[in-house]
Amino acid sequence: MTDVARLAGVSHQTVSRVLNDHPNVKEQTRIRVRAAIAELGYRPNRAARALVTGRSQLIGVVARNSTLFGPATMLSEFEQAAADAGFAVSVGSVRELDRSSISAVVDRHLDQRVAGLVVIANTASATEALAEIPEDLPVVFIDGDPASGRPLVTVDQVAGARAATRHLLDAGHETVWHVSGPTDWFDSAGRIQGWRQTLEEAGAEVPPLLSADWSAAEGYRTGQMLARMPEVTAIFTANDHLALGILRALHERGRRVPHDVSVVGFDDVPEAAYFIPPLTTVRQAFGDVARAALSLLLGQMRDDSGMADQIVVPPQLIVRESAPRRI
Amino acid sequence: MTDVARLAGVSHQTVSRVLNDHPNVKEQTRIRVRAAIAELGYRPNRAARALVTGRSQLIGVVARNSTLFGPATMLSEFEQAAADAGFAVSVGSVRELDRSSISAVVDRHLDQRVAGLVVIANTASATEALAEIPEDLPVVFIDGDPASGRPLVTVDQVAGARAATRHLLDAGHETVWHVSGPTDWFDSAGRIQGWRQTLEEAGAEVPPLLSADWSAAEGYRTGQMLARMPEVTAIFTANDHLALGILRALHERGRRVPHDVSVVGFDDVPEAAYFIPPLTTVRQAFGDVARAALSLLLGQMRDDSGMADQIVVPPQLIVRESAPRRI
DNA sequence: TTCAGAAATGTTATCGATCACATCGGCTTT
DNA sequence: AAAGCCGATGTGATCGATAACATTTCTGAA
Repeated sequence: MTDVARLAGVSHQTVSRVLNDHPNVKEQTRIRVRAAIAELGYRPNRAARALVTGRSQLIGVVARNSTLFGPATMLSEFEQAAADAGFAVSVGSVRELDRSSISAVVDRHLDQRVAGLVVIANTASATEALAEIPEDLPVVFIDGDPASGRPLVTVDQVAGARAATRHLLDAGHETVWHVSGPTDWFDSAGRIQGWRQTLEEAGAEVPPLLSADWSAAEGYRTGQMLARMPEVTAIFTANDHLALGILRALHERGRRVPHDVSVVGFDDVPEAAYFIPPLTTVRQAFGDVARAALSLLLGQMRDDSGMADQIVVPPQLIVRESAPRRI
Repeated sequence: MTDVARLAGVSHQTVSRVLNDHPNVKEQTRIRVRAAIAELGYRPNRAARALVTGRSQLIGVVARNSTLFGPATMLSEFEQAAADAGFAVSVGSVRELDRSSISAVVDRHLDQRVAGLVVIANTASATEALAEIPEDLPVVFIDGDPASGRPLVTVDQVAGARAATRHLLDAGHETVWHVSGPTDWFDSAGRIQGWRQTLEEAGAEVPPLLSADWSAAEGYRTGQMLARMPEVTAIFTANDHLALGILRALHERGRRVPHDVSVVGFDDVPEAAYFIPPLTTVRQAFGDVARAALSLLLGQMRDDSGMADQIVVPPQLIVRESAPRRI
């Protein structure tokens, strides 16, 4: 930095001002400094900046160690958005979203003096751990508890589930069975709620809730049971992998999709269009969620208090053969 | 830190020594300092340390922005391994692995003064960009060019492809068709090589190579073509998603799997066991790769020159119904 | 013309750690 | 008993940026 200052014939402070886009720098000086920076290939030392400002150009993400489509996509999209805004992203995965693991990861991030934190908090246990986070650190939750009052971005799970259930009822089914994800996930809870509400509003009978983890394996096991029940003609599953397992179970038992049973998934993984048959599902705009989360975070950093602090992204029903409009 | 020093009745330097496990500290002093640290809840400022040492406790990862199963899993596993070793991981995704994008990401990481770099370099274009990386920065490639001479960890793609092809030949097929991934990927190249070698060694005819991207969509398109060719009885695809698309195309054309056509995939995604029919595939131990990469990196940081610098992880054939041992 | 006030720039202190070197006992060696 | 050395600890400089304040230069109104 001193070298740059010398070459441009100014003080190091002026260089710092140019770097930080301070208003009070003459245009001509600014240009001279920029030229010197370019000529010397100078790049500011972020550690030094972090030391004095107490804040780095780093955003910490707390996420469950997971290769599930949703969380993985979210992370990737967020990283991209952050990079475009000039921030690096430090990932801290935890095996479980319990309080002590989260606390450990948050501590690691605080050590790094992250400028903000994004918590992908798909279960209630994650919300409890927010006590660990200092008040003055910008935080955004993705997928957390809307009731927490903290800044939060989610996909509207209830609306997605309603659209899926509605679609099946409209197609002529008397009722719709639901295979949910783990019940401690907010996503699952929202989807269950949307499903139940829609059935109740339509005056349809609400079948018993079947819950599973998110895997194709459990979808298959649940599917084996459902396949033996002739009264089951419409199934809404909480994600596409569950649907895959169910499709296979139905296939093995000779129940044709969609002729005998219609199936709707959730997520729209890239492969969903190539399931047998192609899967009707609910697409979540993870990219939009990631960008919204980033903008909330940047808003907090700027202390932009007029900003909305909860953003809900609408999902979209994608109709394919596994559940056509009319049976 | 000054507070800790005062409370423990020593100088700040001694506190620093305790923190860094210097040998020349009396046991008794060490205990006193540790107690003071615990009492005050003191945590060292990493930015300050990074400033003076010129190196942070941060490992940079350069990866293509991707939700492909392989890269996503690799990233997640690596993050976990690094966290266990006390390192944070900063992810830098690029949309394309071309030289200028990589260079930009590497620059961002250098700004952060990362202690080491992991490049998930699945295409040749990534290897070219290594010129951007300073000589003295520890670097490990995952999936790069084995001929580069740089420290590198890969799954043995050739062996995996050989096992898959061999399996199909042993089951009685005259030859095996291959749908590869993009040919500029090292993974693809290795799989093609293993496939071709095995056929040649067995004296089998080598059918024309079909190449695709990694998606189920292209698998489907390729599958529609293959399904019309009665001489095709065995297909080895470069990943499981391609296989999924092919399974669907075969299904639509009424060609039964494995009765008419056997299919083998690659990756063993968690859903592979629930495809229709369950997919025979080659499992890659991503966790092992990630841990190996980390240990190579830590070795370089310690300047442990006696260390092996290329590690090849063997894959494993998982036999399921889509390609049983005997047809 | 003068002078207040703003704009542009410079000077020095500071963040919190490590590094290099200085100091001080105690122990071995002759 | 003196010299020499080593282990334990302390002192002050340093990394590279920004913050706070000081100073100079410019602008426009009285």
